[in-house]
Amino acid sequence: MNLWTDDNASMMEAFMASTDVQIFPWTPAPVSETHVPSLSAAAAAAGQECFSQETLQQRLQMLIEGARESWTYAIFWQSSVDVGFGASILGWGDGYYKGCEEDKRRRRNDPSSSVAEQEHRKRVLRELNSLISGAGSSPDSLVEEEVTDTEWFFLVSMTQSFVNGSGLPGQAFLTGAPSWIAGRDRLAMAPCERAKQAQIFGLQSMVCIPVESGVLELGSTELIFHSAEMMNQVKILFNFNSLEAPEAGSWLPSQPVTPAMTDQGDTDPSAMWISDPSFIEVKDSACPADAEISVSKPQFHLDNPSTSSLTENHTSIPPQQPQQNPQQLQQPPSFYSRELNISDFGINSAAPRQSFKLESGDALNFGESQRNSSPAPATTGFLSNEKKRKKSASNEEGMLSFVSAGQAKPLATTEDSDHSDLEASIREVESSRAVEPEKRPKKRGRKPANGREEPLNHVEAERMRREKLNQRFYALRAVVPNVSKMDKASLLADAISYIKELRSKLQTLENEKEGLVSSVEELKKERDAAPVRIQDQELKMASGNGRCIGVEIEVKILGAEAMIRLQCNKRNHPAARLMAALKELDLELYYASVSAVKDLMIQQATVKMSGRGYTQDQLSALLYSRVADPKPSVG
Amino acid sequence: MNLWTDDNASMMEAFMASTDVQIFPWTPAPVSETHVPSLSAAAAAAGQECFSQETLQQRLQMLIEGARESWTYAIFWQSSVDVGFGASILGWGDGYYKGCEEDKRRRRNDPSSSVAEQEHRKRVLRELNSLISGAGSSPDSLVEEEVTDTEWFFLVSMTQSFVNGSGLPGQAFLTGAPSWIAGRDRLAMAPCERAKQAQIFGLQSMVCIPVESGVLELGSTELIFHSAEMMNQVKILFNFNSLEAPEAGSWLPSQPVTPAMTDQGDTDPSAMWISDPSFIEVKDSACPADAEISVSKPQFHLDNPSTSSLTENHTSIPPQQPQQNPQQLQQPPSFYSRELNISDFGINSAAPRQSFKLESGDALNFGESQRNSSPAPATTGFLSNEKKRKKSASNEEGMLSFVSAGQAKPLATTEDSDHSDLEASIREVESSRAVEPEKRPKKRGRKPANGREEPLNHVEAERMRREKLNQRFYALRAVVPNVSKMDKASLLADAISYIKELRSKLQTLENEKEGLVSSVEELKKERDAAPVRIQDQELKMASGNGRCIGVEIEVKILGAEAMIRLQCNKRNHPAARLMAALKELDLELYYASVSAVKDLMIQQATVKMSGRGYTQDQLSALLYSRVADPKPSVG
DNA sequence: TCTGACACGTGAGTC
DNA sequence: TGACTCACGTGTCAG
Repeated sequence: MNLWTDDNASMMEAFMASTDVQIFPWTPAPVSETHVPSLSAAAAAAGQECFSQETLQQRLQMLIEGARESWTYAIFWQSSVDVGFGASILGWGDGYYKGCEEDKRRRRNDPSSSVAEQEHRKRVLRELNSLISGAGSSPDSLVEEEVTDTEWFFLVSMTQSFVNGSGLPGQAFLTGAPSWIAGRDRLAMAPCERAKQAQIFGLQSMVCIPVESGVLELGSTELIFHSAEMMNQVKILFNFNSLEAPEAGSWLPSQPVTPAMTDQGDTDPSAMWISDPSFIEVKDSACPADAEISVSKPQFHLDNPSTSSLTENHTSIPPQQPQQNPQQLQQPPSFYSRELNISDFGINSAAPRQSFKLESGDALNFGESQRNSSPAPATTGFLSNEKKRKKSASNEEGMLSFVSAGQAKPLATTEDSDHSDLEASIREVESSRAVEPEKRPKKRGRKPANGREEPLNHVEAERMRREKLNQRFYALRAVVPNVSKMDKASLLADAISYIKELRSKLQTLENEKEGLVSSVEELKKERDAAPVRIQDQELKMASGNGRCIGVEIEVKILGAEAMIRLQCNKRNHPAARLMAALKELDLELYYASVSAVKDLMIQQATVKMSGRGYTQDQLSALLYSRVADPKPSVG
Repeated sequence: MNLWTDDNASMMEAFMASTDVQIFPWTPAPVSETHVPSLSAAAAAAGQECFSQETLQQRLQMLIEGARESWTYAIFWQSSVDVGFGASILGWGDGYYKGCEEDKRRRRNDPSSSVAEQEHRKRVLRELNSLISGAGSSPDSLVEEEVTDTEWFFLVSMTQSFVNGSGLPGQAFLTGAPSWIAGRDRLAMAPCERAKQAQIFGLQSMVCIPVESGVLELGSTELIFHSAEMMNQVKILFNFNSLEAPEAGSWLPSQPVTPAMTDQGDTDPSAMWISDPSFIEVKDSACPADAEISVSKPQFHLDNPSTSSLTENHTSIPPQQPQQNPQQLQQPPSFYSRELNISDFGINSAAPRQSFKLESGDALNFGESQRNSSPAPATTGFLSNEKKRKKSASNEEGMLSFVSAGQAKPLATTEDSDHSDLEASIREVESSRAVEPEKRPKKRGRKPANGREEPLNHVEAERMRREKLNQRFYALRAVVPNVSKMDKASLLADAISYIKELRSKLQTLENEKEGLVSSVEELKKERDAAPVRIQDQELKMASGNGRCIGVEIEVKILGAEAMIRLQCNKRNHPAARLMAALKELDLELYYASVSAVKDLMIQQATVKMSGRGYTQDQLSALLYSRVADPKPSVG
């Protein structure tokens, strides 16, 4: 896995080389002896900087607005806990949103979220903050101390995703190969839980593009095929030195270990995702049946043992047997307390290892305070928590979940022991093909105390359906501004009124546009053959005006006829103006003569007032206002 | 209730006077001995015509589009089964839509919708058709024979609403007083089930305006206060003779019995709804507790005894005790087979009664064929059908329901007998205050075989919530075009993409508008100081053109100077055109003379080509294209 | 204590 | 047949 030999990859290298860094799965109760990986510290030590929140937001905005395609969300996975998000966030924004709400509700009266636990969290978050903001915690640090479970999960799972390579973003980061998956089927087939989830929740396209400072993930509910233009855009926007020195070719590690991956980002989208062989190997060995199951029963994915394998495989694999990972699920204590040593990643690295210390001084420890405060061991929180099972599972995947995250509710419910059995049977089913043969006498686990066994799938499917629907709700919530209440019905109502508002705005704009177009056309016509009407109020207006220097008008009216003499500078075609004025005033021309001598022009005309009669002053004023040079020569 | 003394009301009078007309509640299985009221027949006999479907649609469109306010739906309750609907329908359109879908589903494999029943329906509908289209059924009649349950319900409940005065539309029709209810609380407090439902389903405003030919009902999710302008608009748009003879004052019955109502349509919106005292009396006597309950427990409304009272009260009340109407709920057979005699309405009428015969010859009978074909009596279809209870109830109200209509599914499920008990207990609870003392030994009915009794209300409330949510879904479906699939998730997805589409369109339009605005400004500037460029292609274009009769141009070029002679008709100020052309072509004028003799005008000019040089032909062509009369005098 | 909101499991219907 | 949608009753949580 020697992928990071050039400078661009040194940050990750450094990170992987740091033995301080350990992986920890997301669990309701923090586990012991796990450390927050100090990516930004590593990055800083390697001479890299991270994008600031604003920079990220700005660039994501630029990217999405500039894209011809319509992306549903954009996330930049930066190699720190600093996370930016773009203009239109669906996946994360909603899960985040929803999760936060759920967190708030839960934490308000969940006895298990004890004071000690919260204290512990605060401490960890302070550390995170100090990591994010460099040395020492700045007052305006990104991560609030009163962080919700969702944020907590997010902070943790993010870094995890990079480290263990689960999900496309992490894998893209590890391999340096961009992946572009277009089409629901492809998403479903992708060897990536995240992609499968994306498919389940209605996305059709998912893209992960590694750049030097992180991974850009784009998702869309529409079918968007590979676009070199977009890749280029990303390349330009998400390199640090791109604005200073927009170096075209430096955005991918120059010598990836697996050459097959190097150009796949620019080839056929169908072949876009090719996993690192070694990675796949580990994955497959962990759960060889995964792929088949996932095709026939996609709803199993969320609970799939492969999930757990993702958190474990890349760590101290040699001393354990990777093939028996699912067994680990049956032995939660060891699973959760395992320390996952990232340094194994760097084994094949040709780059020199570097080790880092956290700026805050010491590694972050979960658990010491937690062990005391938590009413039950973390393991119980996992397997006995039937109702939140799926969501916990998705969290365990160690990646940013499409479903609402942060469903912690750790150890509250120990009732419904029969349901626990049910639960166990489900797990049995899921892991039956890989291991645990002694617990599989029946074909599909025992019945749910009711009757037949088919409701098992039914329940699962229904869960999925609900989740999907909720996801859509969150998506809707994301696109509708000013959602007054959290309530679904109100959301719908707001969406409806928003649509109506948009439509009426559109209508208004269209009308305006129409008016403008017609006025433009009129103006153009007018410009071609400038006919202007005479307004009566102009009469009064014009008669009050003072005279310009250099323009002399003399009008003599004799009955219905008038003699006009005009003397002015010959610039700007005063003859045309006089004639236009005569036309405008509907004065029929009998005779006219124009003579230019040097700069002076003298015009003389005899006209008949066929329409209406003017007084001499009126006619003079009207002519003056029309003839007077709009840009007087002297002033 | 003598409200209909003038010609405008004669139609209703006639209808009410017709003893043939009977009220029938909407039930899953058609009931016996009920007749379809022939409103259009009565109207035709009284010399009135009904709006045609297209007319209605067109006028509703005009009304809604012309309104400054944003109405969520518009329904015109016409005094026939002919129904029009407007631009933006929420309440009915969706219920209709949904109902049709449900109907289709149900009828496809519901054994209870037997062939005989369908045959019977077809017969009834043929009769309806013949009533609608006057005498004899026209081939393009409005009501399809393959009518769905929803349409069926609609046809029936509509007329019913007018007759029994339930709901604002019917009451408005009966009393002739418009009602304008703005505000959720007011809707909830209104003595009208329909308004309450409207409130529950998120509407904030509801308006019923009687006009001579029916009642216009408007509803909005927004808060819209009384607008005299709108009332006027309705007044103008929905009178038959309004287009021929827009008589301002003739749209309301001239002598309503209760003078208090006459002007309430134009006064304070808060006092807009004042019921006919006699009507209220009947209502109150039927369910005196209704109002109180409705405030504290709005979810009771749907099952409320008042519901049934609405279908019954105005009929042959004297022989029965109105106060015991809820008992009727316990005696469904009598409830359903009761014949409600509309003629009682006309008792106090000062106008001469008229009686009509249906053009189709005989009254429409429900039930004869039905009794045989239906596997169970109609009464069973009501009380034993627990699951659809609420919807049936809302249908019983005899008004256009806000909830999805047409939930027929008559007698299919007789399982879940314990649930029937539960159901009965619910009914007990609901009617406990009024009657049925022998069935009330316990405080709140017996437990639902589970444990406590509180889930009773809970169930009800949950039902309401679901219904509300669904209503929003339907509303959303109504505003989102091209909803691909019926499925909720897809609907949400479509809505989301629609919103995005709208937004992008808006953005595009805004950009375009901006561009147009700037171009307009530029053009205006250009017009003011008209420096026009000469287009090269115009040169070629113009040089190839033929000459108009009556225009002669002679150009002689001598070095940088040119002599121009132009001879043409003097109409339309050719001098102005020539001078403008000289200006446009940037030819500096040395000398010019214009002389008009009779219709001919001769112009002579000497110019200097300061900018660029033209050949004689070129200059001639350019001048010609500019000078030639846009409307040539001869041709 | 009671009242909305939500998710869940479940039965049932549809394609 | 199975995949999928839906509505319902219920438990639970928040205010």
